[in-house]
Amino acid sequence: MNSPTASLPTLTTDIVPFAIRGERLEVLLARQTTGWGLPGGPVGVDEDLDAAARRQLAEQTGLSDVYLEQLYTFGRPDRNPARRMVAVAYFALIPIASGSAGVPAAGDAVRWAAVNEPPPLVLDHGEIVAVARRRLAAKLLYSTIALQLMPERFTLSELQAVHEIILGEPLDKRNFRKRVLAMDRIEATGELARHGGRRPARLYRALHPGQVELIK
Amino acid sequence: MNSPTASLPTLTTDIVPFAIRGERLEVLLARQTTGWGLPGGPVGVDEDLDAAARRQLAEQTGLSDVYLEQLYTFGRPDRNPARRMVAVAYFALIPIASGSAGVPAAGDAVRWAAVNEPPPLVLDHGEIVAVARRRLAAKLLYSTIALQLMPERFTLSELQAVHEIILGEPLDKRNFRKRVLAMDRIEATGELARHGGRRPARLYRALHPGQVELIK
DNA sequence: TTGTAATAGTGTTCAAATGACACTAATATA
DNA sequence: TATATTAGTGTCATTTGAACACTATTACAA
Repeated sequence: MNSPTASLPTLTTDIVPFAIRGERLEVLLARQTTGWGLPGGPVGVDEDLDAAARRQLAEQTGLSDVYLEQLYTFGRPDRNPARRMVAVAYFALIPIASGSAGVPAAGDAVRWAAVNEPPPLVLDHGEIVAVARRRLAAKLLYSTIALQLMPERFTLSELQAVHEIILGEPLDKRNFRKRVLAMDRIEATGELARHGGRRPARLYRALHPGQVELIK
Repeated sequence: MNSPTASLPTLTTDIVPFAIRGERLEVLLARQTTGWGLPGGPVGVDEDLDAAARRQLAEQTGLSDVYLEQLYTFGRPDRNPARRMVAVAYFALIPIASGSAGVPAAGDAVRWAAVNEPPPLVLDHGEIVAVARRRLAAKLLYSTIALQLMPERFTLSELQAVHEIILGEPLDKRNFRKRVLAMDRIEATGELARHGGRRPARLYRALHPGQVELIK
């Protein structure tokens, strides 16, 4: 085994914070000296990677207690021309209208951007967002990950809309309902959602809120 | 964004080199000062991560030109009590009886170990092997990754045995053949394998040897 | 009060994919 | 020439997935 080299790459985390806003999948960006990019930054010498991602997301966006999953580690030497940086990328899922604001009032240090028409991002952050988006879409098909984007109580129509937005295609209402109910991972609360619409919809909640489970 | 801290974690790669040997899935281990562990070591300051993994695998085991895939990045601060190390883990797939030896004659610096009855490994390398094994088994079901473990020409019975060993369960011969042929990723060469057995088997080869393709 | 607009909710039918299952073929060796 | 061993093949039943249209409940407007 080699002995460690004297000089080391800088290790960072970058977080792709996803949320459904309006009818779109959006990412929360953080202002950086050279433009807009993903929240993130250097990992402390004795800091756990997951903890570093959580800390940076909280510090830079105010978001905490969200679902976080390691995505991939990006380490091309030329990904940052200024200095060698290796980034352990994560994605975060933020529930719709989570808690009070859903979006922290971090002034003009952060902004949301649609994933479909992304602004130019610093370094390779555009690529990281693209990889995260593919992973999210793939996991929709065989896990309960979409529930991490939902509020505590939600209707089946809302859940279907989330799937449709991420997959980018319409889904059949009856087949969708059959499928998610057969999973047996959500239950009706008995309450009805009477938002301005017409017929009120039943509200559901996740049976195992924190967990993402694989299906079948 | 934070400014980089003065002190940095050491960044390494660890590689899980898988091969089918005999009737078992095995891992190639490298001798280290404190015991047996995975091949790997520090990433050079300007070295690409994939390149570092390839280099270390070659240096420590003699293996080159193998399939390599990034697995996960392990960064718990206590994973190495001696010093903070973050490891970008990869797994490698080594074809059965590849080229001349299949196993490099790196003296007693390396050894094979069965994945099912693994010896104690240094640090968290046992956990890394377990994660790699799960990923490999999962990918068998929806990709052509098993072909990376096969020699250039192989019989369908051999390919089926590889699947059975990794999945740990017997497969139906007719259904298996139907499935892999329907994938349309291998072709019969027209040759026959007449190894000591009885009836000779047709030899197949991969249509796109280097590539791992997702199925369906 | 009645009508209308809007979203919620519900089953069946057909096609495709999957999974179970048993015998014949070709060779080496005794 | 008989036997042992592995290679190779097809069908049927079940399950799964995809297509498809109408009724129910409410808010609001006429």
